[in-house]
Amino acid sequence: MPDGFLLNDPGAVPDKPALEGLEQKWIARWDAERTYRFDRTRGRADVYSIDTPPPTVSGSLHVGHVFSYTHTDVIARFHRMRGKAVFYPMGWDDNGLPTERRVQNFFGVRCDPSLPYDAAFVPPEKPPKQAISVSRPNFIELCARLTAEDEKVFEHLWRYLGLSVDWSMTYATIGRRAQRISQLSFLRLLQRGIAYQLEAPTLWDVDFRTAVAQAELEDREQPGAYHRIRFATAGSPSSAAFLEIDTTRPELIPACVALVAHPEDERYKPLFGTEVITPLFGVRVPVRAHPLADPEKGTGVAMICTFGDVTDVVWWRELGLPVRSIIQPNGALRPVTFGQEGWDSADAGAAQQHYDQLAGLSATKARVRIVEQLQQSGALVGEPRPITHAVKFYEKGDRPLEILTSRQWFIKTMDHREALLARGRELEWHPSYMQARFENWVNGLAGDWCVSRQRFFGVPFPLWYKLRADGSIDYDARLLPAEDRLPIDPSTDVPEGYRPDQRNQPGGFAGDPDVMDTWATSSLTPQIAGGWGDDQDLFERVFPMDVRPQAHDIIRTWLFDTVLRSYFDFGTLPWKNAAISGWVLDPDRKKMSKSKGNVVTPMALLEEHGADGVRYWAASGRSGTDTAFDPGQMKVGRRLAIKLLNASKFVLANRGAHGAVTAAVDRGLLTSLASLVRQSTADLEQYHYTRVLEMTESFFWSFCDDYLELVKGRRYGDQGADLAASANATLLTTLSTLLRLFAPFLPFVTEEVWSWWQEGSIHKAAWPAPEEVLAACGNVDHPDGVEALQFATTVLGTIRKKKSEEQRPLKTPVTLAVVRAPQAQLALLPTVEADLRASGLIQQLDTQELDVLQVDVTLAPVEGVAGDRA
RNA sequence: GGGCGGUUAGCUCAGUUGGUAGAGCACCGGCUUUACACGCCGGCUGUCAGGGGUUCGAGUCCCUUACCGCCCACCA
Repeated sequence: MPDGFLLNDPGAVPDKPALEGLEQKWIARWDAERTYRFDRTRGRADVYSIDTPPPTVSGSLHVGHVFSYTHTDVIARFHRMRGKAVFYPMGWDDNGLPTERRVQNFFGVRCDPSLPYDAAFVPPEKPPKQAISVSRPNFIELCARLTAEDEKVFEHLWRYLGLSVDWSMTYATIGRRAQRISQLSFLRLLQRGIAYQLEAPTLWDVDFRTAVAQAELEDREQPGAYHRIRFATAGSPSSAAFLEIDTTRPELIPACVALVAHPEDERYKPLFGTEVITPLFGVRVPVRAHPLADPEKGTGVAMICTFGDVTDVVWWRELGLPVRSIIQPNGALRPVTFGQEGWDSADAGAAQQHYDQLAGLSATKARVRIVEQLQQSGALVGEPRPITHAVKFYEKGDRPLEILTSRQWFIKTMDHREALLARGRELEWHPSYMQARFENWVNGLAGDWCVSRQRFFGVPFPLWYKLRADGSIDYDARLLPAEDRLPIDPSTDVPEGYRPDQRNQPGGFAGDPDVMDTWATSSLTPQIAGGWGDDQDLFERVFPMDVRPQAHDIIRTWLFDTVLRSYFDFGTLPWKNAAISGWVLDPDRKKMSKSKGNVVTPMALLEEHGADGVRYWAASGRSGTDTAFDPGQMKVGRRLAIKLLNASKFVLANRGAHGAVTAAVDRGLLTSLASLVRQSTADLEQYHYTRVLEMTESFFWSFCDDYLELVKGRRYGDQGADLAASANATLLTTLSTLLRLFAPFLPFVTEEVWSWWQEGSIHKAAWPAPEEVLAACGNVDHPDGVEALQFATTVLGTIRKKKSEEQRPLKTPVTLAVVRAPQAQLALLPTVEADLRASGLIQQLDTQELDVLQVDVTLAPVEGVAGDRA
């Protein structure tokens, strides 16, 4: 075995080591030497594969990204050193609304899917006031162009942070492979009946003009008002017969299809089956019973509209009510003609007059207008009572969601609830309690997953429909492409057996106009990164993956959807582990976010504190735990890195020969070190990286302050060559081991020091093993050595304390030290006495037996003129 | 309303199966000690959120209350 401790070049240890410039130096070297390149000759058992979260490139990276990606990198580096081929790709999430919106503003364009592709299109220098309409392929080209620039910036930051990603393996969620896999998976789900199309009430964002999914909802507290509205009882000539309801959405009265009360509500029991007449519009609607109606709420009677909220949908479906919809996709009330089928009115003229004042208005404006009308007609009882209530929004939207009936694609989830819960239990969650989030979500699923979006920048649904002779679309006559044609864009590609000129012609075909929800693609990241279908060899080496790292807020979306898709595509979990990271909180304990203006640029942080310093802070945040943004910790990390440089320099420069480890304190140090290695390895395997950093740091600090001070003299030969060699061997073994334990956390400084005396990258060096640490002291633990080291440290500490209390320099000689201790400890004294005398500058050392350790220290008298000191 | 976390020194947080409360930062005092003043030595700091229980013994286990955060549900 070659001597692993020899300096390659004795001049390689710098006189004044510094952190400055280490990032640039090692980024370039790692890139040139392909240090993190995935070795695809290795089989699945030798691979550690990571389903990296693709960051949204149209946003900007913030300190939260730096935080969680560091966690993943620590784990990746650990497994690489353990000998695994680490599959660590990087994806870019450039699919979806954020990118689409940014491209529209940046280039001043708007997507019109009906336009043909224009290969010669060049966007103007400056975005024009009037947006230019472009085809979907042109629009997607612009998206790709803009995101390519963003991706460069992101990659630069990631490299600077030291992520050990294989940069030859990147993917984009709008990339060709992602499109192909999304479409392929969809077509197979379609064939199995798991994907289906349905015309149904759907959550709808009126600004984006698209359907959205349950998983993308969020509640926001909004001001609103209860309006008490009077409905006349139909068929009762008595003008006293009224029914009153409370509503926050009076503008939906024209969309009212029934009133509802609880079946056991005695007040309304007699009215079930009767009819009432809507105010202003004179439409007869039934009074029905349903258990979801809450007698405690409002008057106990609710107005059912198509559709005011999700409860309306339930009532509408379960009571078999008609549709009377008034909200258009853009959120404005559509024109309606009263007196026609479905809009019968007791007084069509008056109804029309009222409604015409509402048509074309947004829901908010219509509400103001109809309240005036209701007041004038006397149907409004009292004044509106202002309240604050939670309203559902699309998480990226600005106006409350509406519910519109539309044709959408769905993926079945409800039928598979039990299987999905079982998958969630198979997955190893870090921390384990995060599994509850998954269970909660699956148990709370209210409907199948709506995956179609009426947007442009996304993966198109890969199919067409036949047109009937009258030009209408026959949705049941689907034209599916062959799998080997994928990806396709049905807005420009033509189905087999058709000519381009048959598009949108009677008897011809029409492309499906929708794109997939961004999660419908993101949920396939293991397949996309692994090359499912077009690099099957790679896929089989990496799938199912080892870990999915991600934040807890997207368990219901990304994690759940990925589990779902993998279950459908392969009948297996997509990964063994889910490592859930927390958020970065600002000092006010709020989640850091752009809108709050408290985001610090990651690049500025990296430049100020160094990548290792920032990583040190990040690595101090446990899995799943939100962590305070704390530049102080970054400073501590930076100091640790500097200390590593200096301590390493001391150990490596001017050292003598090394040999067998014979001294008790040396054996004690190595014994503790071996124990540290055992514990660290076990912890990292369980994703407990935080504790490893803490323990290693604590060991290192005491190594520097106690052990190093204790053996300095011996190491220089005070006690002869053999004991110097023992010290040197211990120092080198410890340094080598500590550097490797630190390497996943502080990749730059450890690599720098490693390069002073070792071949190759530390990041490909073997993770330390206890046997290796103990090799120079007989391959066994030395508990007596541990005690000797602790004993010596305590004695030395007492001497330091005395000097500190006396405000004397540490180099003050101790004229007499009396060590009182139990016999067992005193027996250790001879093994440490020489080190103690040298490090404590002890001139005379006496002992005395006592049941507890106690040291009396007498310092040399103060030199200089007597009386100078009080 | 349901679920999941949390509450330990001024701040940020550790605290493995119950066994004398810890670290770092901050603060105070001291020290040029030829690896490091980007350093070193030392000091100060606590009703472990409140209450109850189990136990010889509880920061740790059980019950309960309060507060903070997050997830989900409700939304007439």
